[in-house]
Amino acid sequence: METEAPHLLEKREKKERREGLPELKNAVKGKVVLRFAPNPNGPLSFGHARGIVINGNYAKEWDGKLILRFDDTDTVVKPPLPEAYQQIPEEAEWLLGFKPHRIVIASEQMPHYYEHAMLMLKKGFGYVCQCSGENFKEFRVSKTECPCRKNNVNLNLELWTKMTDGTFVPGDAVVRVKTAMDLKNPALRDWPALRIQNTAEHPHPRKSIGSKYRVWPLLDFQSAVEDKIQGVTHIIRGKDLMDSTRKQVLLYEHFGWTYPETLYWGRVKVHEWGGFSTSQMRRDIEAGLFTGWDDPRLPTLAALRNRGITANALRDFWVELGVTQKDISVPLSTLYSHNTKIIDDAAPRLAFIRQPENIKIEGEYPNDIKVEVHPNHASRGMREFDVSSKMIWIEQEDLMKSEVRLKGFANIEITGKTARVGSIERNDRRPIIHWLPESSTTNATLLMAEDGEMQHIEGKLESHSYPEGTMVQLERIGYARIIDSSTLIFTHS
RNA sequence: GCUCGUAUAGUGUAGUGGCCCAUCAUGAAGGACUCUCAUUCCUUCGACCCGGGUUCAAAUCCCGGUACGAGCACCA
Repeated sequence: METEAPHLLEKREKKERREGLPELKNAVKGKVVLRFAPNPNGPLSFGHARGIVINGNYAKEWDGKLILRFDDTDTVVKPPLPEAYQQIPEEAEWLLGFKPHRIVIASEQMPHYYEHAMLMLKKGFGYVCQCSGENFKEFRVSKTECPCRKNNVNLNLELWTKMTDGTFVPGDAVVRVKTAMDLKNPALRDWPALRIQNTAEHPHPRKSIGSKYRVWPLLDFQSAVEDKIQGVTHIIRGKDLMDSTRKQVLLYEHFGWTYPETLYWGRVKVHEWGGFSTSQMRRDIEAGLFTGWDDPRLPTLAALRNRGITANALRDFWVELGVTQKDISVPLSTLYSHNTKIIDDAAPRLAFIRQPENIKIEGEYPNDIKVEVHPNHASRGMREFDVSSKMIWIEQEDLMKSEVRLKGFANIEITGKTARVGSIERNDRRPIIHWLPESSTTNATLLMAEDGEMQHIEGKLESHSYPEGTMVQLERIGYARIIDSSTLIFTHS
C-alpha cells in the first residue's frame, strides 16, 4: 500500500482552530494604522475596553500604530469632561500594556475641518442648508431635493460666512454633503456634516478652545476627514456605525479618497448590568449616588480596576469574544474566570472572619500553628498563629456547626461558646473552617458590590504586611484587593 | 414606515461546499488531588432558527419566513 497508494496513508491534517482575532484584510506589516475614538465626556467604561483591546491587539500584531483620538466636537449634548483628557490615556495604557502611539484631539483639528468644509462647498458637493430639521426630514422621506441644494458656490460660501461669523444661530443652517435624495437608504440622503453650536452659552471645556468656534463638524464628517489626515488604514467599530461608514464612503468618493478597511462588532450586554450611559453616570456621581467613577457598582474601567480585575483578564475576555457582528449578552462570570486564572497563582491566602464570634478552646494542643501562605507554593512560607490566649475567632455561621476542623490546627467540638479540642491530626472528613487567634488580627471592612448595592462587611482580618493594591484570596470567601490597612474590596469568588 | 445587519450547545466562540454524527472556552453534573466553598486534573452533558432550492455533497451558496439588533439627530 505504501508504494501503490501513498496518498491514502497521508493523514489529512485536521483544521486548526483559529487562535485569537481574525486576520485583517489588506494589512501590510508595519503599515497598519488603527484608531480608537471615544468621546471624552467621561472616563472609559467596560464597553470602551473592547475598542482599545481589539484595535490595540491588531496594532501590535501587525507592527502598526494605534491612535487614541478624542472626538470632542459636541459641547452641548455630551460636553467633554476636562479630567478625561488625562485619565483616558492613562487607562488605555494600563489596559494595553503600552502607550497609544499617537493622541489626536479633534477640537484642535478644527482648521482642518473648516478647510475641508470649504473645499466641499467650492467643489460643489456640499451646500449650506437652511431648512429646519423637520422640513428636511420630509424631503428625506419623500426623496425630494430641498431648495438649498441648488445654491451656487458663491451663495454657499456667503452662507458659510454667516454660519461662522455669528449671523446665523443654531438651527438656522447646516452644511450638508450632496449625495442623492433617491438613495435606497434614507440615512444616507444628503447627510449633515457641520452644524452651529451656541458656544457662548456652552463653551468647549478646553480653555484654549472655549467659545472660539461656532460651527462644529458632526461625527461622520469629522471622523472621515480625520481618518484621512491620520492615514488610518483599518477601522474597527460597532455595527451601529455601519451607516456612518456608508455616509463616509460617499464623502470619500467626492474627495477622491479611498476608504479604509472596516470591521464591525455587535452590541454586548452584561447580564448583571443594566443600561448605564456615561452621561447618566456623570449626573449620578455629581448627585452623590456613587462615590466616584471608580465606585465598584459602576461598569467603568476605573471601577473594575479598583475591584481587582486585571488588564490581562480584560484583554483575554475581549479577544475571546472576537469581532463578530452578533449582539451578545455575557455574564460577568466569564470575565471572572479569566481573572481567576491570572491572579490565583500569585494571591497570598488570608483569613477574614465575617460576623466574628469569640470562642474559647479547651484541651491539649500546641500554641504555635502554621498555615501555608499559598497551598501550591510551599516556598512562600507559612503564616504563624499563636493560640496561647486560648481565644479564637470564627464566623458566626460556623458556630452553628458542632463538629468542625480548624484549618491547619485541630478538630473541635463546639458547645455554646467553647470548643473542645479533639484530634490534632486530621482523621475524619468533617468540614474545615477558617479561623483566627484573638491576637494578630485587625478590624477590617470588606466592600462588596452586589446587585447594585454596596455592602460593608465588618470582620476580623488576619494581620499581614502586604502593600496596598495586593490581590489576596480570603479563604472560603474569594479574591479581594487591599485598599488600605483596614479596607478590602471584594473582587469575585 | 424605509434601510442595514445578525442567527452554531445555558453563555461565548471556531468553522467560508466534502476533513463536521461540528472546535475551544465557560457553565452544569460527577470524580481525583487538596487541612479553603480556591487552584490543578479527569469524565459526562449539551448546538448548526424554520421552510424551500442549487449541488454527487450545504452549518457553509441562493430564495422566502421568523426572531433579535441597529440607522434614518443640528449626539458620539
